[in-house]
Amino acid sequence: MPELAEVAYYCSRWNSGIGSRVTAVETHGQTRCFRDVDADCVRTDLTGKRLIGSRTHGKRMLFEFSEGSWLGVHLGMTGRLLVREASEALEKHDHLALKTGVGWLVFNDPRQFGKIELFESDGLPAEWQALPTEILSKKFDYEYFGKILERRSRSVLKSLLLVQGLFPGVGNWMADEILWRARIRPDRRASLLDEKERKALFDSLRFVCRGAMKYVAPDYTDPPKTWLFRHRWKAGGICPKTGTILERDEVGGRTTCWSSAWQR
DNA sequence: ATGCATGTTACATG
DNA sequence: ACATGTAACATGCA
Repeated sequence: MPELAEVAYYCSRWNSGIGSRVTAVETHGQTRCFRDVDADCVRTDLTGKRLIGSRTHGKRMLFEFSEGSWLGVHLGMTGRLLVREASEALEKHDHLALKTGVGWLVFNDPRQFGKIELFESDGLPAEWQALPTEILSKKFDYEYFGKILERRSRSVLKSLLLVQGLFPGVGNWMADEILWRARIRPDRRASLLDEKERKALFDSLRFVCRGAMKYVAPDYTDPPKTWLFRHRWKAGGICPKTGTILERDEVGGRTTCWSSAWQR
């Protein structure tokens, strides 16, 4: 599930806990989600701290606590954040739960590809100061985008869009959506785009990121039927532009959906 | 039962 | 340094 806007949505699920003190921490410490940090450290460190705020960057989330503690969360493939009533029992895949005045702030992840991190730092942790330029930031302009295409000219576009160090937050459905809107086939190489196509891809990239944030981030509303999103999930879907059956195949190792009459 | 999944990383190979 | 392919991770769903 979680790409750029879904991550922003899940991050906001814990907003009600901002300002609250963590009175207890429960962990399933033996799970893979704690591969980079000891669960006991997380429990010890966060107990008694106050949640101050949160932010996202691409697919990452960061929660700031009092006294210089920062909790990093990556949702992997099936992770989510939610709040449970204080009286509610925790469930099987609730790997981390922070007890606060508004209930349990829960990180749940059946497949455990997600990850918990802990930083102790006076200001923003160093790891978070070194993250790539965000797509919707002012710095991510057409010139910056062009340099990426030049540097990675031999890349297949679908794969390139999934590189988090270049396009933070873009995941499988967004990459398909971006290429579809730009009318470019997913298996094309960056170097073979003409000027018009490069511009179309840049515009589409920003449009899809903005649209995702507009529709999905506030309350998980699906994008409109005019988007590929609503048609791409299983075989037999219809292209909203052409009315013909969408193609589905593997490109760069990921399931990819495109419209052969629409994209060139 | 079989195949597939909105993610990332390590490793081998070119 | 880049690119590609594969396996691995662990579980639920159709």
